[in-house]
Amino acid sequence: MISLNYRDSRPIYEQVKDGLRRLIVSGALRPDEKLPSVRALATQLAINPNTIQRAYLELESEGYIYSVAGRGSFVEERTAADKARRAQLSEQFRALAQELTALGATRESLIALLPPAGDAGDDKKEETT
Amino acid sequence: MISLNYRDSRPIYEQVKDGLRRLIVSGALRPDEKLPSVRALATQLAINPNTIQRAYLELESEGYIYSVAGRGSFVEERTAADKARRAQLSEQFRALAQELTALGATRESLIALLPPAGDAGDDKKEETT
DNA sequence: TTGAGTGTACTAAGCCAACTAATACACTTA
DNA sequence: TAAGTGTATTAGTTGGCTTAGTACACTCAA
Repeated sequence: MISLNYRDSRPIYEQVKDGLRRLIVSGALRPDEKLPSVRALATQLAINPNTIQRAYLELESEGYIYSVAGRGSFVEERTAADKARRAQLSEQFRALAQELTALGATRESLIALLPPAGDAGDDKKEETT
Repeated sequence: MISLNYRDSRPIYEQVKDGLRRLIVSGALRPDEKLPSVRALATQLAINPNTIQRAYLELESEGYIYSVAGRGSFVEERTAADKARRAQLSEQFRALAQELTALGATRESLIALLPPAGDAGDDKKEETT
């Protein structure tokens, strides 16, 4: 389900977060689907349950999952998380574009770096940020 | 010349780096202009010379300044540094655009986030990355 | 030539935040 | 009730940052 890379300098809980987020965004994990329990995933990855808990906590605060004490953790409906993350990434995107422009990059050269038009994510209808 | 913010969680050497880089990119420091010596700047900011040295070392490795033993450190011609940084930022830009697209952002919505066309940086003729 | 000022290199130590671990508690459900 | 779950608290470890001290080689003006 998720693989850890101990050579990676990034903390384990972030690798877990990214792995789960990827599975969620890609649709491999469906909304309301049950995630592995904190202890189960910890055992599988041979790390401490608290590390998993931290990943789950942050994913919850970012709107990707929701947790119920005694029951488990589940995938959140995507709309909320997507909107929040898109807003965050859009701001980064804007700042990056501004700096590149200040460094002399042309508008056309930036547009050339954008992904081709045809291949949107999966489903969902488009909305402008 | 540079101000430190101890509330900022970023390390001091990075604040020094960013401050100098800003002065260089903005043109406040001209190419071949002499930077304050490691010891002088350390005294002025009331920090250890090694911290300044680290900032200078990294700025040099990134192409913003060059140092000559016995003489001092000087502002590098901008072209080299700009190209290196543009390459680095362009990759970030590309990855960011890709993730935003996966989240459902349209190509048009990303283009709308780019700075308006008219106002390039300062001088220098345009080159495509 | 000499001395002051410069960059550079190295080692050691302290500090602190981030990370991980261990344990205990509270909740849900069969 | 018992097993499985999320949650909270505390403690230990680690690595990055910073400082300190020392030393060396170079440049340049007096």
